Amino acid sequence: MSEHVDGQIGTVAALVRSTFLVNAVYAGSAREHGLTQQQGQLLCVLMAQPYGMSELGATLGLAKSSLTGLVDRTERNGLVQRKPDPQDSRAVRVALTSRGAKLADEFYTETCRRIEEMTSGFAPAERDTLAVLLGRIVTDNKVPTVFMEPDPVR
Amino acid sequence: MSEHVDGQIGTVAALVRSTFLVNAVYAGSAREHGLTQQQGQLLCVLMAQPYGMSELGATLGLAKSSLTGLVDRTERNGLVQRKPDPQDSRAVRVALTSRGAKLADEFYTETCRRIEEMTSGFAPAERDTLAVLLGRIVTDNKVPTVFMEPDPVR
DNA sequence: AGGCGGTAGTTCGTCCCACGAATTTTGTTA
DNA sequence: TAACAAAATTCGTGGGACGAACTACCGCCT
Repeated sequence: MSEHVDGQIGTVAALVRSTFLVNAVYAGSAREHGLTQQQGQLLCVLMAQPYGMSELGATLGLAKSSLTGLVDRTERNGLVQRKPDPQDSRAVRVALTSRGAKLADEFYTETCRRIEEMTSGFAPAERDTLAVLLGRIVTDNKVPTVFMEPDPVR
Repeated sequence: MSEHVDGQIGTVAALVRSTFLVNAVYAGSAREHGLTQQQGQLLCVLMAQPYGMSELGATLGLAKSSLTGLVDRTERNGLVQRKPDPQDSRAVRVALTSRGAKLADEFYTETCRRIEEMTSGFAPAERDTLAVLLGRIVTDNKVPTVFMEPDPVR
């Protein structure tokens, strides 16, 4: 709860407020692509590969029943598709349709652009420092990979 | 979109993923206090002072009609109260009830604790650096004050 | 084989959230 | 005072989240 006397914001407040900011940017970008935030997230996760419902639930932090609805709606919009799992006839593999893949790509790219723009006033070294510190928070606290790395090639 | 070769996460991904993390922590804390995330936010904003509906809408980034519902539900739970504005009989001032103030305090404190805990592996200087960088993002991008400073006394 | 416990997903009912359009009431101003 | 603007609410629609109950299937164990 420590707070310094000068005009500086505290760490906690900085985290919370930047969170709201990123959230708003993400939601705005989704909206402009005709997506809800959740649907946008779903598309981003599926960009990497198809997933089963349970895996998706774990990744997105949603209950099974919540996911059924989300996939239903996204499927109804033609962005995603349920396919039977050849190994296990109980299971389902959710994958992007071609329209979904295209939209996911556009959404992802544009969202990255906007978020990167938030640090437009930063020097490269500062951007790097920020990435390192936030990266530690993320790894220290075990966040599931909900947003792909910008350049997953390596 | 720049990505370095080593195991380091990119700035954009770091921002997005830490955002999800903070969000989850916030929502979890709210949940355990019997609140939704939105209601928790409302309480936190009102900790500082009562607000009119329009101001609240602007602060929280919500449409007027969305706010009516949120305040309705929170009022129904006895945490918040609409009082007529003495200056303007169209307007309404939303304020915490005593129960609401108590709960807001508990929620706020506990939430801060948990978020601070996310940086438990940080040296003080690192925590400070993080605060400065995120603080710049926040001020550069004009976020409304949606989460009070940890120590508003001064 | 046959049975049985666990797993994958869906359905259902409930509540919360967000929005726009239309409406009411009140203040303001020309 | 008549017109206009502002503060809220209402209403209808759709998305989102959850838990509990349910179906279908897998694998295993005897």
